Order: sequence, then structure tokens, then C-alpha cells
Amino acid sequence: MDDRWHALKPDEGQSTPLYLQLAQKLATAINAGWWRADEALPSERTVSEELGISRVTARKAFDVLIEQGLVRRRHGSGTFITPRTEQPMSRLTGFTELLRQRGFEPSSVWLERTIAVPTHEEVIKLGLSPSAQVVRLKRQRLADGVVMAIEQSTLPASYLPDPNAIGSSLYAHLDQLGHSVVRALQHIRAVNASEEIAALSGIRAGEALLLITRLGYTADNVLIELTDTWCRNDYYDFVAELKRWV
Amino acid sequence: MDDRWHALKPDEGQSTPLYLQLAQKLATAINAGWWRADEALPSERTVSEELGISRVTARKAFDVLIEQGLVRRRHGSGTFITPRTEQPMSRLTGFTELLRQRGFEPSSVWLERTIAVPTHEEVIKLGLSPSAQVVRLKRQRLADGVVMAIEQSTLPASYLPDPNAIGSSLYAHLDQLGHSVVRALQHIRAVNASEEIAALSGIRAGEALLLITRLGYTADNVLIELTDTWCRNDYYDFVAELKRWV
DNA sequence: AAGTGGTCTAGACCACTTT
DNA sequence: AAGTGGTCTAGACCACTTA
Repeated sequence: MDDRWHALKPDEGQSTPLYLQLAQKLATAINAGWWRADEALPSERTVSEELGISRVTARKAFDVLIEQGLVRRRHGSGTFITPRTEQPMSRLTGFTELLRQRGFEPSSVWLERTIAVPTHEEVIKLGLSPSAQVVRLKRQRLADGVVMAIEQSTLPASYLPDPNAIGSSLYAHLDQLGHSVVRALQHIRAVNASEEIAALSGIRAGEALLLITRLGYTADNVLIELTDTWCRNDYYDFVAELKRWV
Repeated sequence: MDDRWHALKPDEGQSTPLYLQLAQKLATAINAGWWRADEALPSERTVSEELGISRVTARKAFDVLIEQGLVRRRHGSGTFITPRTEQPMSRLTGFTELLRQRGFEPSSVWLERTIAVPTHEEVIKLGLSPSAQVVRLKRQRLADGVVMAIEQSTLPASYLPDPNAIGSSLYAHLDQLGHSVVRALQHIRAVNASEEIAALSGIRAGEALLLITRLGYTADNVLIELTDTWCRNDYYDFVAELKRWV
């Protein structure tokens, strides 16, 4: 550990809060495998003393990791790495990031990338003027060369003027344009694969698929992303961690 | 407001933390309609001064309300009541509560309620001794008389000695026995309905269903519930709210 | 300019687990 | 007994919104 503390030290010049910087660095360290599953992180006191910050601040960084599901606290005992198999994905990540974390090599094949006239439903949901246009994106999503999902997104053209400029990650592109999606509501249903989806994803028509409908919001609470993702159930397993409020 | 402060005052004798007491009382007040949608709560400073607690503690209570989705903070402006229509339901609720909230009348039909010998898989997951027994529960779940889901649960018999004593809500029964499930991991997949499940749920074999596998933990972090729920996709729609960690 | 949330500190005591 | 997380305080300064 000893030589690693400096990698966790906050950057003075930064404007981002200390606890977020620390949370970020700790998350990176965890994903890099500094600790094994079920191993304990250094204690809150140790971290705060070693980095020269207050315990409250160190603890707040730990809080972030806990909400992300990366670690769990055990009273009187320590803060422990959550085994990867138990990590819920209640964390908003694009497909690309998600798979990288799990050790796959993600890729995409574009099926459609056009500017079009929105449907009536899209006009209402996205709050568009009737004359506005939308960008329509359709992709095969691959992991290590195998099709895992078919994804179709619709965004207002005003937020994404040039659909051909998108690289492999829609979210990274939106970040660059200053229209990051920071919050999303996902509706998850089960559907039978249509002929079209089946052909695109390499399964038989009628097989059960997870259909995830995502509504993505910017920091200003504006809905800018409507995405349907048809996920092969043999590769995709959605995990949610729930807490109870008594 | 003035006369209401005393209703928010923490009880001295209580052992529950101040911030939780306050969060609880505030949640009750919000649900009782003390404030209208989009109206601001008293400021953190006002609350802390009025109740004689530190601002940090008051703020921590607010944090709880935010995680519950009851209020939202706006920097420099205040803390505002979230309109009911925008409140996500990504919290752990049993089937019964869930449907009541949506205005349905839930009911169940028991298909099986026995004490049995666990399978090998159950022994491992629940950490049982080979000679231990389990309770096996199987129910049709109805809303307004229509089958919405088939549910099969397994629990260690040591935690639930008399399966016939369960009323309509497993969670309420466990609460009474002092073995509340406070945290759960849900794995969500899509599957094609088997002949058996189809017959029980009134659909055709092969139709897509959501299969939710729930691992329920007590406050002591002991796994005591394994539940498979096959949900009709035309009635069940799982919603998750995701946040992004930059 | 005043009021709000957002961050941070240095220290304290309690409750719990481990040795 | 020592170490850990859990709670709480009193005060400070910053960033943002509103008037």
C-alpha cells in the first residue's frame, strides 16, 4: 500500500470537491485490482490521516463507493470490496464502459444513422415542436465479436447536429457536446424476438429478449434520449440492488 | 409552519439516530401534505436552528429524503417537494405494497406451502447444513383477479417454522418474526414460458416473461430468501432510476 | 445583498467486531 | 483493549439563485 498513497492524493488545483476526487481515484484503484474481493480497504481514519483530509471527507468518498456498490461497510469491522458477481449495475454507464468493466471488448456495427421526422409519440415525449427533427441511431452491440444487443436511439437533432460524428460511444460524444446524460429512467420488459430483431441478433424469432427502454435526462432535467435496447438473455443479466425504507 | 415544529422535534429517549428520526418525521409530514408539489421545505439552517441540532445532522436527514425521491435540492435555491408523478419506485417493496400503490387490489392463490429437503444449490446459496430443511412457497399473484405472476420462494425452515402461518404478505410475516428482509439483489432475465408456467399464468407457452430472481438479506446480512418470480410482461414493468458518476 | 445549498475541518463520543 | 464504522457538533468558506 505504502507507495500507493500518492496516487490517491487530491490535486490541489482542481475545482472538483475533495471527496469526489478521492472517490474517483479509489474507484479506479478498485477496478485496477488493488484489493481482492472481500478484502478491506484502509480504514476511514487511516485514509484521512494519510491524505491529510478530515475523516468526514474521507467518509463521504466512501459513501460514494457504497452507493456505486463497489464496497460495503461492516460496523466495527471495516469497509470491504464487493465481489464482482454481486455488484449491481444501478450505475448509469453506456454499453461501452459496462462491458469494458466486465473484461469484454465492446464494439458496434451501425445499422442506421439518420436525421428524420419524429413520430407523434417522440414529439410528445421529447417535447419537440412539430417541425423539429430527430436523430435516429440503430446499432448492433457486440462483445468479443458476438452480438449481444440491438439498440435504437432517438435524440432531438438540435442536441446532436451531426450523427456521423459519433464515435463508438454515444455518451462520450454527448459529453463532448456539453449535453451529458446524468440521470436515466429504465423500463425493463420481456418480449419475444421479432423476425427482424432475431435476424440481427443471431437468434430464433420468438426467443425471449429483455427490452430496456431508457429515458435519458441532462443535468437541466431535460429529456434528450429515448433508447430501446433488445438484449440477448443468454448474455445479459440485469442486476438491481434494492433497499427497504422502514 | 410555526406550530408544527414540535412535531418534528426528536424524541430524547430514543436510541435511533437523530437524522433518521428527523427523516422519518419529515417523510410522514410530506406524505401528509404539509407542503404542495414543488414547494420548498424550510432551509437546512432553519431546520437545524429550530430543532436545536447541527446543520450537518439536518442535512443528513434531507439526504435520506433525497435518496427516497421525496425531495430534490436546487443549489442556491432550496429543497423542493418532488411531484408524486415523478417519483421513481426503485425501492424494495413486496408485491402486495407495490400493487396497492398503483391502485390495484392484490391477492394470492397458494399452489404449494411445504417443508422440504433443500436442493444442492439451495444448500450452498443459503449456507445450510446438509440436514437442514427449507420452506418452499409457490403462489399465483393476482391483481384485480388477473394472474400477473407466479412466484416460488425458498427460505430456511429455521427462520420460518410454520409456513401455514403466513398471511398474504411474506414480508409482513417475516417482519413479525423479527427476520425482516432489508436488502435484496434482483437478477432480471427474460425467458420463454414453460408449459407449466404458461398454464398457471394463463398465457401461451413460449411467450416472453420476466424472470426475477431475488436474493433477500436480513439486517445481519444473512441470505434468507431465494425467490423466482415469473412476471407477465403485459402487466409487469420494472423501473430503475440510474445516476451517473463522473 | 441576502439566503440557499455544497464542501470542509477538528474533534468528540458511542456501538460494534476482533484479538 | 484496540480498531473499526456510526453519529454528532460548531463553525467556516464557497457557489449559486433570487430579489
